[in-house]
Amino acid sequence: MGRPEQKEQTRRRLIDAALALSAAQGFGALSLREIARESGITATGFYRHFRDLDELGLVLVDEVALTLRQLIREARSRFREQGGRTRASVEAFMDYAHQKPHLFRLLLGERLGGSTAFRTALRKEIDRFVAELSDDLEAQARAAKQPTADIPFAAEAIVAIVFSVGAEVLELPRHRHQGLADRIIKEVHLVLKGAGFPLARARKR
Amino acid sequence: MGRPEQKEQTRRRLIDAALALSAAQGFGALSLREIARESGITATGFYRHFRDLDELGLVLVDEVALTLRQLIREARSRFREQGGRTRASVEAFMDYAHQKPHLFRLLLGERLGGSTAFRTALRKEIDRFVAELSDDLEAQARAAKQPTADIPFAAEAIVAIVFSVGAEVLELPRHRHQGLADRIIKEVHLVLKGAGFPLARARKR
DNA sequence: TGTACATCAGTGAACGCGCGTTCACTGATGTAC
DNA sequence: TGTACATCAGTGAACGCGCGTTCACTGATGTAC
Repeated sequence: MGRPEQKEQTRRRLIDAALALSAAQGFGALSLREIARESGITATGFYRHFRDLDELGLVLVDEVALTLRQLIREARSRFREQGGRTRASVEAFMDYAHQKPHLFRLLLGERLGGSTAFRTALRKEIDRFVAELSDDLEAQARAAKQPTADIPFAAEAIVAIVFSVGAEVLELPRHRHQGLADRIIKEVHLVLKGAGFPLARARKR
Repeated sequence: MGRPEQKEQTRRRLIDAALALSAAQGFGALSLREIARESGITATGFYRHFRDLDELGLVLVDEVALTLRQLIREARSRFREQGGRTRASVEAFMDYAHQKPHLFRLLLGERLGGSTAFRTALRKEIDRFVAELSDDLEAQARAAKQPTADIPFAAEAIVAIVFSVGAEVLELPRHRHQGLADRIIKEVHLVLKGAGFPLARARKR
């Protein structure tokens, strides 16, 4: 293995260690030394890869948001009509939050803490979620000849609901996840209805 | 001034210092020594008032949430019909967030970080907002003989929207606050409409 | 293919710093008589 | 009201610790010829 590959591998280990450690304590509580230790290199070696902890943090945000967006996009694409799409998206979201609570925490939990660069990056990622959902809903509305004026607002509201209420999954035992998902879906449907989407028969929980 | 009063005064100074310092850096970044220093006592004196930083943190959450709830309740009570109430609540909320960004940050920003006790306390406060709004909307719906089944969901969704989207006020210059408020109001109206509330003519921004 | 030199990922010692916590203390306030 | 003792809010020295960062270094990988 050549030098570039070796270096890349160490970099990966640093990133993965940072992700794993965020699990237990949240990114804000991490130290450079701790991450280096977990990665099996000395603290000084860290500087060969990142200028400081914040720079690593930005990489993490990027990776986490990308993964989550892909998961949800994929879940949505499995459905054509609205009813199933909401459920599929919400469930993909909650699965992710439940299986990688540390990463999800990173994406949400530091929204108000951390450095300015960090907050800006997080805001941008949230905006991407909103934009993607907005485009998606608009295409649907157009196809069905519904009005589209409210859609950007609806998209923002929905992302707020899913992320805020969805964050509860972190505190809940597994057997209550289904109830939480139903609640979120119900709330998203209220928004969609308010924005003029004729919903398929509401599903009972 | 007697000893109890003296002690209470120092306690107050600790709390106020902690609130003020959260402004610049967020509660998570505070140290016991820093707070003591800012309060004009030695670090060891801190222990006469709180077992540790977390215990102080819980007091802060309590105070902040109480103040915000009172402000919003008061704003709402100045209106009887729905249109003005949403606007009044949202504006009270944003005023508070804008004038006391540090306290607002505390209420939101640490929702996923911090100790378990901290998170539990924050969740309880959010639930109080939801319960209060829910009761309020239900009373209105009953008076107007509207259905009430969706109301708890609508209340949870609205609180999520106001807190999530409202958090942006912290990053925005003053002249864009009005636009943000309008957006939030619009989104809240989508939910209310979805839940069966006949809205007064929608206000233009 | 072999040699001589350059690169640079990772090392390990050392630094100064602020942290939380302990401890024995001081001296003003409070209480009992 | 005056005296003798108890309380306890706040002090200040001391501790050990993990932190981020610097520095000169080592030795394996890469490159030029």
